[in-house]
Amino acid sequence: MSLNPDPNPVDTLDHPHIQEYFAFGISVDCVVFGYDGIDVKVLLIERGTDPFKGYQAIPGDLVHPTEDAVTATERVLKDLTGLTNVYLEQLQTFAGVDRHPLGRVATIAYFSLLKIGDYNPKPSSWATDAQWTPIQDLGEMAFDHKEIFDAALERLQMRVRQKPIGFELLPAEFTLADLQHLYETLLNTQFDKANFRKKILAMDLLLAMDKTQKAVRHRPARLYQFDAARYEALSKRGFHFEL
Amino acid sequence: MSLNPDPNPVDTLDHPHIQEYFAFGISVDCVVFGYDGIDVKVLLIERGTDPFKGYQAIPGDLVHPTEDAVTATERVLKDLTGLTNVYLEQLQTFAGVDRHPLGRVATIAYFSLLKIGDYNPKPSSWATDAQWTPIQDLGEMAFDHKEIFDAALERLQMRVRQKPIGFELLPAEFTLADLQHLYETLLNTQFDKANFRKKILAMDLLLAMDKTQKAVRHRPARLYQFDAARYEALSKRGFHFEL
DNA sequence: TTGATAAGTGTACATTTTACATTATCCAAA
DNA sequence: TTTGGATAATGTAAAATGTACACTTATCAA
Repeated sequence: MSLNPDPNPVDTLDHPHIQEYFAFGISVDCVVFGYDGIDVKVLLIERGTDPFKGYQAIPGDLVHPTEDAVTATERVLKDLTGLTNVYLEQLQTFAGVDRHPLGRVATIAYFSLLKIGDYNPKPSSWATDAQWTPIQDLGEMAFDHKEIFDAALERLQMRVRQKPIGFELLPAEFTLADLQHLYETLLNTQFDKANFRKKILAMDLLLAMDKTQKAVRHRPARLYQFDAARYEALSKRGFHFEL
Repeated sequence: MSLNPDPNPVDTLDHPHIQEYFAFGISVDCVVFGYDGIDVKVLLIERGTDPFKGYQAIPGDLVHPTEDAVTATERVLKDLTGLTNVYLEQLQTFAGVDRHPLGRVATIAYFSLLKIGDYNPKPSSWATDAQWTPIQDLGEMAFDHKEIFDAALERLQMRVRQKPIGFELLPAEFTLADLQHLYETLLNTQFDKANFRKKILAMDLLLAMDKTQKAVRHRPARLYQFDAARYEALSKRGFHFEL
């Protein structure tokens, strides 16, 4: 026995109890990743009210009636960090019946990468509670947010191998050692220095600066920038980044 | 000026106009792929009513208040094909403000792979209109369904290289030439027969049957089965399928 | 018996990956 | 000015993998 005697309610919206089908809230949640040169971190809110008071939560909000999901996520990010042009990718939608104790809310999860130095908490909003948390030591998380986080991390680890998005987490100028350490931390592996460097440079995606590190007590490393325009051009010719 | 004076409506649901935030419908749409030995096909509905009467549409339905998204999708698939255990993967959620002319409906898109021989249209439902359509010659599609289809095909092409899900589209027993032709069709490429066969067999994912093709006018090829249990075991040891 | 057809195998060559050794450059301290 | 510590940066040989293509095998049908 189906709850749905109408053969095709989504098309015509003329089901006798159609209003019951339009009682959903839709939220967006955004897992924001950063990297400080040592750890991969995630930006989390400590909840100040029930339900889940004191638990860590992924920043998010209900989608407004007049905005689409990406717009809502960008709004959340702007309110949270002051930033507008950050890497954003839709992750997965979580629509379990009981995932929110106070109503039927489906959440469209995103993840975002930003340069941790650009982070600029907005003191006038709930973002004051936002904390960069190393991904190894998360506390208990509200709702199904642990599940969302796990999915985001897994997706990030996968994506970072096949698209040159690691650079979104680094300062504009970085050394090859910085880049290698980021990948090693993110993917929980070790790379041979010589081979890593050959592989990356062979892709021809980096712009060598005429600068080096300062204030190090050893031979200073050359600084590089990611050449986004070059990546665009190569992509059109069938190039695809790997590892 | 924000529509949202409450700092955190999704958490507490105590916004003064909260009911406006709970006026969404959520649907699921499922792009169903099949393969008949020649073409990759997709199962589409021809719409009998406005809006978009006469256009092709991806099968879907509104999510009921008491079911989650996967359950809704499995229900749609069951109604459509009679099948219950098919490969199903969440694709992406489309939540544009104006994507549905009759109301604010966000759709969670899935894609599904099934053995075309198992397809068994249910004559008592709207599935009677369902048609296997070769993916090269789609007609005009309703709503934003073309966009959804394109995303599904792209995802399928990507996924089929890194997970052994091509077998979901083949009969339980198949020849290596069948498998090669499937991949060539799906990915729009050509493989060297000898190398393809070496690569696949080296993965040790196929069970060689003591059977061969019948009724062919040349040397009959050996039949194989996909060994799902073996794949499980290998996966746990870090193996990962590629191409 | 033979030819057509596709199944299935072998191999040499090119390319990429891997492991590890070596050289280069800067700073700081002697 | 020299030397040692540290990491940057490069070189190379062996191993592994990918590629191209020729060759052999099995079945059917004429």
